[in-house]
Amino acid sequence: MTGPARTRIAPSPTGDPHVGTAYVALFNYALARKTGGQFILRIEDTDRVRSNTASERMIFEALSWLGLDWDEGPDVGGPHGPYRQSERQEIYREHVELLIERGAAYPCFCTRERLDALREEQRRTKAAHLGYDGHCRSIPPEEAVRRRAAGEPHVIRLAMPREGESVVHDLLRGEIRIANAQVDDQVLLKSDGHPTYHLANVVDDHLMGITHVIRAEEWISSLPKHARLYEAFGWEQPVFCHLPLLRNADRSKISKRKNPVSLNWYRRAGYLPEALLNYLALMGWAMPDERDEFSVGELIEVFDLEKISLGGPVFDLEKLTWLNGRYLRNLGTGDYLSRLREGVLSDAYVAEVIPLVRDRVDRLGDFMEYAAFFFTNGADYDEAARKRLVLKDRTPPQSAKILRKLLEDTLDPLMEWTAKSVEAALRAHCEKAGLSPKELFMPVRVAVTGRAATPPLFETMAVLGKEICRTRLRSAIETLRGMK
RNA sequence: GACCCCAUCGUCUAGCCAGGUCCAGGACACCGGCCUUUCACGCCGGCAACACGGGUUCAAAUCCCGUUGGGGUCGCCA
Repeated sequence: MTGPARTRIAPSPTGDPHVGTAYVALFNYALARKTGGQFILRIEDTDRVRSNTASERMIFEALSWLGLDWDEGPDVGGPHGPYRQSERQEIYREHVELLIERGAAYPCFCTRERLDALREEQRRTKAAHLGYDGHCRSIPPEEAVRRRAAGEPHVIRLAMPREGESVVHDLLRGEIRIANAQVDDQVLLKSDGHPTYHLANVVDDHLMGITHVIRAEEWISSLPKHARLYEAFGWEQPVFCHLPLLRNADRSKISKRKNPVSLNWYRRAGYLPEALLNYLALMGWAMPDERDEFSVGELIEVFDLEKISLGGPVFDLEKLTWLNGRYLRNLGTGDYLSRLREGVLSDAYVAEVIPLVRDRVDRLGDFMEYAAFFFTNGADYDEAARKRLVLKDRTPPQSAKILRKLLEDTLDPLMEWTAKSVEAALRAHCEKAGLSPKELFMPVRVAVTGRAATPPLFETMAVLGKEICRTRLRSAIETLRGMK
């Protein structure tokens, strides 16, 4: 019934490629393929301090690994480029001026201090709705022009109507009505000249001819802002479709504290891309014949966006693992071998392990035994290892806390994962946390390998990779918590 | 707190839009059995849900309202 749909996945390259990105990408991909349209990859790197190219590269790799190939994107180009928002600054600037002319946006000169104080005050007095108070909206236009010309730092805000309500339509939920008074004057253009999501997303979706905006549920509350922008520009709205959020077992939105969320981890741990995709599709989609196992191709054949269910699905690693096992068992020995050799048993990987192991092993037959922890997913800690997980003069809970800080403050944000960068990060962390390398490094070694005698720590961590290190650190932390 | 979204087995879901065929079907997990030198796979069987209260109707898991519960948003992050 629908014509060719142009859909997009628009990830922000600010961290490890996320399983939620794959989930949303899958349904965007399915609709585009089902309707004979296009699926576009757009990089939303307008947060200049957090965006990084390592993260962008990992997004490309992860989506390619999954086989969600895009028709237009930063790497392959296309008729509506550039597909990297940081390269579209001029476009946003022009559009924002248009909005100012039309009275739909205005410059705001409020300082961060004033904004912080305002927020603080609103929180303290438990104001009914939080948000910008419209202070700069009353500045006379001539004065605003003069101050901008004088180079006074400012942002551009959306002039949201204060009365009435916005009625927006969601494909799955129908009409959504939100009082305009609930919506504050969002920043559209930051003081560094880069747009925020709200502006960039509306402008790009329009310019790129996106027909269906399929994204996560967390965007529903900013729908009025987006609707207002389409209206102010005089553009027709795309179809909006908000997918439910993937959840942790406790039903909160999926997070790395409670679930593996990096696509790199699934790849490294030996999940097959077709199994992951199949499982992700099960989160909201059911085949007409209710079968659990199907390919993306089979999904596309019968796909219907409107049949997605809305309850926030709990991501169940156990069921994914079962599904993955089914896929694995269906592989012939030859295919199985190639999968192994694309992954943990690739020549490249084994070649990285050899230099770390060769001095420590005298017979090839002893290689696997010594190097076993390079080839397994988890780590288990025997009695001796458990003891060495504890830092000198600390209790197990204290040690758990220290390792957790290391993981969350230092290792998680580390995008470049090499022996050098890991060493630098670890040493810097010691400095910051007031710990000596000597007291911290042994527990870390045991946490990531399960053993006290290993090749040099940084090289070992580099070869193991971030994903394995982080999951083992997490299980070490859990182990320590259980020791009390 | 305000606003918005959601609500079928512990979990993923079918059924709901077009009310009766649903004392609710499938899958994961769990339990039992079969197969088997072991384990696993596989097969068979079992346990287990329409959140609650009103209303509409001859009839409600399905429609309406309320309550409760869960989630999201309230950033010069996306």
